[in-house]
Amino acid sequence: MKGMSRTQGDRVEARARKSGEAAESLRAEEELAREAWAPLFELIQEQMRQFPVLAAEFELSPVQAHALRMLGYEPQPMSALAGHLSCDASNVTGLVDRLEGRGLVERRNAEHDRRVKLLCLTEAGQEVRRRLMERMAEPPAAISALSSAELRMLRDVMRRAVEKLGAPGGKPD
Amino acid sequence: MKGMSRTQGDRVEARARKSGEAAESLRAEEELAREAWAPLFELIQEQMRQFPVLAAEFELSPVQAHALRMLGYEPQPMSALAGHLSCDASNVTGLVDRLEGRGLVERRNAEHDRRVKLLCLTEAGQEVRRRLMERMAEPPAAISALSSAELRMLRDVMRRAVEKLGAPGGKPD
DNA sequence: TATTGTTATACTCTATAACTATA
DNA sequence: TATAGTTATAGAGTATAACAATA
Repeated sequence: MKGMSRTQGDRVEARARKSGEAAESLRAEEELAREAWAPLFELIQEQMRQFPVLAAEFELSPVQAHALRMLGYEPQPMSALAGHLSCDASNVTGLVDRLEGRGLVERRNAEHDRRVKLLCLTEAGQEVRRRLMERMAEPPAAISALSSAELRMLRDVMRRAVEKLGAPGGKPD
Repeated sequence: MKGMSRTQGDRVEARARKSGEAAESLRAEEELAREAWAPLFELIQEQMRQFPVLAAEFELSPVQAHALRMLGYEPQPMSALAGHLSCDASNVTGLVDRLEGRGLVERRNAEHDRRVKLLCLTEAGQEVRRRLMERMAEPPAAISALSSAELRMLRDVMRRAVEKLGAPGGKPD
């Protein structure tokens, strides 16, 4: 079912360009994107599986780890954190309660709007976050086993990819 | 507390004694791997954030989607699914209860060991899984916006990377 | 005795809806 | 009236421990 070698896709594309068949070339490129995405997705699935374990190294749930990561910049309202986590604002109350209970986060009143509470990391929170980020920056074995040339290509291509990711809907807040 | 990074230091030092250039080259390659990993990790975080939305398109929780994906091959015991999901076996009972309640999965008794229950997808389950897998195969905008040359490089490098991922601890079951 | 799956319990994450205090 | 955050409630995911049936 899937044994077809796809290096021949290159030839198809070249032929399509020459004969001006844009539609065929487009399909070939879509197929190419799928082929590139497939192994990437496998790695992502593996990382999704491992992330709870990584967070647990710091006695954090996956969501707590994600939240800590997002709170590393300037103080932000609860609602902003809810946006980052793609969850309802009501959940952030309990989440922040627990982080605050552990002394990692503080609620501060915003002076421009007394409804708003700004979330800041405590010193302890900053320290945990620093170690967490350092740990997350460690590449998995699958990546670090690549050659220097492969790593350079991967880095350059992925940097271009995530540039495009930041562009369309992305307000960094 | 004082001997914390001793083993690592010893390795670096030993290499440095052999050849200072080799140690420096090693650090450079580690740094390169980190640089390649960083944008990859950003994409992974974004996909982790989006996965619940994708699963919800099929009225599945993230874990249910993951389980359905894992049950696409031959019938397997509950314990195997627990392994795939990296969770305790006790959780699989409720998870399978819900999937079975929706008619997507069946429990079957294994004849070789009457303690074991084998999980199989129903026809409805196979259909949902097929559509789910098709949806997951769609590359995100950040990837499909890359050029053909970039896609080819990405595909080839990532294929080599996940080959190495399958090798070390990987029993596919 | 050891293992497979279940049940009981507790905690976290998540959504919806109703509420408060501001604006 | 609308918005930011809270509370109440319900369902799902997760771990631990105790248990039944089977090996």
